[in-house]
Amino acid sequence: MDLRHLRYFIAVAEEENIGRAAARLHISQPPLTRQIQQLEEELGVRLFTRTPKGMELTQAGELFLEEARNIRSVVEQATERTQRAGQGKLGRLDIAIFGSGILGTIPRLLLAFRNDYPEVKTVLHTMTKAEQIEALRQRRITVGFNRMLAPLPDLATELVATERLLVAINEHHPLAREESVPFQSLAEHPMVLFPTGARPNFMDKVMRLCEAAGFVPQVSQEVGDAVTGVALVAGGFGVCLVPESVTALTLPGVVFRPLQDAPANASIDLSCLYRADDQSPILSAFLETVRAFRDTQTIETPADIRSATGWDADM
Amino acid sequence: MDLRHLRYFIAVAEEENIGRAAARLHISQPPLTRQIQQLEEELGVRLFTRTPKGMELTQAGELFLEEARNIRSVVEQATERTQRAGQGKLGRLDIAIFGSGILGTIPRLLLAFRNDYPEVKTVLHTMTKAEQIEALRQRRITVGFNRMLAPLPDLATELVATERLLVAINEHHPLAREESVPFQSLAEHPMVLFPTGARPNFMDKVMRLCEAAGFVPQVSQEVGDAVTGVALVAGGFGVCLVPESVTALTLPGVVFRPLQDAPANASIDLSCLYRADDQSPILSAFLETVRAFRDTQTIETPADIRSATGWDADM
DNA sequence: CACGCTCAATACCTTCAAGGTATCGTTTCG
DNA sequence: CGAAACGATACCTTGAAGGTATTGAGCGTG
Repeated sequence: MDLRHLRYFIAVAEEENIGRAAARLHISQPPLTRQIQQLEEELGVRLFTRTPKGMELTQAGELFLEEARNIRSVVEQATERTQRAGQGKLGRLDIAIFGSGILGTIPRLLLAFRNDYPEVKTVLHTMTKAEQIEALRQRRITVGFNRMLAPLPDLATELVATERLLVAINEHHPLAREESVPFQSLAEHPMVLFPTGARPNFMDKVMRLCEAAGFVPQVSQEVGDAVTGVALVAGGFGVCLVPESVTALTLPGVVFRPLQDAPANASIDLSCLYRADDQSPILSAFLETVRAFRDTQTIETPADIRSATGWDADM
Repeated sequence: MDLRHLRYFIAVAEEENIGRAAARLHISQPPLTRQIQQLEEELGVRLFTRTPKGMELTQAGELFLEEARNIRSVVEQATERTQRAGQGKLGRLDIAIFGSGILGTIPRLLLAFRNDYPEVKTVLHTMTKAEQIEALRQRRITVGFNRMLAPLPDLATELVATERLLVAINEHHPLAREESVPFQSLAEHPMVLFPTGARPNFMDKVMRLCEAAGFVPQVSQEVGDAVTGVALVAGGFGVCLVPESVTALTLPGVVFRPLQDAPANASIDLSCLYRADDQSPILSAFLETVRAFRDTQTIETPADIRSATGWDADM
C-alpha cells in the first residue's frame, strides 16, 4: 500500500464517483479504477459497492476512510514538525553555564532565544570550564558559556559580551567614598580573588593587570566563584575585582565602583563555546541570536550600564 | 513522499549504515542512497550526517524516526482494522426487534452473536413490522426480527426458530387444572388477542386456527403486544394464545399450558428480515450465526422447552 | 607512506507499474 | 429505443525504482 492509494481512495470516497475523483486528482479515470481495485485486493476488503450512480462506501470502506484521513494528517504533521526541526525551530538545546552565569547577561540572552524559538527546549547544565569542554566532546551539551577561553582544537567560540571590570567594595571601606577607584589604589588593600578553577581563569587576568600596573596584589582570600567572593567583600575581607554582570547580585553592605584610569584591557569577554564541526540548525539559530543580542547590547550600553550596575541605588 | 521512503528511512536509521540497510531491505545500496537523498530533498531537511563510519541521525532525523515509526504503526493498525471490518468482525449492526422480542429466543441469539463477534457493536431498535420494513428500505437497520412474514420484494428472510403455541391461563381458570388444553375447549372461553398491528399478524394466525377447528373465538379484548395480553390474562380477561418464548415472561397468577391435539400448524415462525441485496459481511456473519443457533436450538429442544416454559415452576 | 578496506555517491542500464487513449458493457432516463 | 453516465477492460507509453559497475573519500595498517 502506498500513500497515493490513500489519496486516491479519499478522493473517490468523497466524490462517490470515479470520474469526478479522477478529474480532481488530475489523472484519467481508468488508472484510478485500477488503483482502487489494487487497494481493495491488497486489503482483501470490498471498500465500495459499485452502483449505476457511482461508488458507495461499504461499512469497511467507511472505517477505512476515517483511518485514511487520520494517516494523512499524521503524515502531514510529521513532515511539518520535521521541517521545523530542520530549520532549528523545534528541538532541544543543551547549554552549559558556569557558577555565576545565572547573573546578568546570560539569562537575558536565553530569554531572547526563547522568544525567537519558543519551540526549542533549552536545558541548562551548570558546569566548570573543563567539564564543559569534556561535555562538548561527548556531545552531552551543544553550547557552553565561559570567560577566559584559550583557543581549543575542534571547538569554536562566539563572543557574547565584553564586560568592564568593577571593584566590589564594602560600604564602610575607605575606597567606597569615591565614585570611581584608581587602579593603582588597589595595591594598598587586601583583595579577594576568584575563581580557583582551570587556567587560564579570571584570577590570572587580575594578576596580569596588577603586574602591568606595577604591583603585586595583597591576596586576602582565594575563592571558587563570584558569589562567594562578593560575600567575603560584604564580610570585610577586602576588595574584589568582578565582571560587570556580577552587579546583578546585590548584597547588603557591598557597593560596586568602576575603575578610574583603567588599563585598556581591564575588561573581560563572555563567550560561548561549541563544536566547530557541529552543523546543527539549532546551534546556528542560537549563534545567530547571540550575534543579534551582542549588537543590541552594544547599542544600548549607556542606559543599560547605569541600571545594571546599581549606581543609582547606591548613591 | 511514500511509505516506501519511510520503510527505507527506518532501516537506514536503525542500521546506521546504508549497505547493511540495503541488505536488510533486499535491495542494492545505490537505490537506497538515492531514496534517502530524495526523502531529504523533499522534506528540505538533512536527516543524516554522513560520516566515514556510516550514517548518523541529525536531531531532525531523530524526530523523524519517531514520526516514521508512528506512521508505520498507524498504517498497520488501519489495515488490520479494515480487514477485520471486511470480514464482518468489526463494526456495527443495527437490529430491529418487536415489542415482546426481548423475551426468550432473541436475547440468546444476540448473546451468541456477541460471543462470536465481540467487536461488532449491536444496536437494538424497537420497531413494529411496518417500521422495520421501512427502516430496512432506508438502510437505517440491517436486520429485523419478526413473526408472520409474507414474502416481500427486495427483502429476504432467515428462519430463526419455530415456536409452539401455548395457552396463557389465569391460575384460577377451570382450564388451568389440566396439564394440557384441548384446542376445541378454547371455543368456550373468552380470549385475549394480539397484536393489532400490520397484517398478516399473529391475530390472523389464531383466527385461522380457530376457523380450521370449526369455531369462532369469543374475543374479550384485542391488545397491541404480548406483555399486555398476558397481563390481561392475569387480570381475568380470559385465555390467550402465545408463542412459546413469551413464557419467559412470568406474571403472578398466570400459567402456560401446551395445546393437546394441536393442529400441525399450531406453531409460529420467528424469522429475521434483511435486504436481499445487502452484501455486508457483518450481515453474512450474523445470518451464519442465526443458522448455527437454529440448529443448536433444534437439537436441544426437549430439555430447553422444559425449563423455558416454566412448567416445573408451575406444577 | 602507500595500500587496502569500508563507506556513500555517481553513472548508466533495465524493467515494471503508473498513467494515458480508446473502447466496451450496464444501467438509467428522456 | 437511443442517449448519456458510469465503471471496467484492453493496450500502449513513460518515468521512476531497482540493478550492476565504478568512483571517490576517509581510516587504519603493514
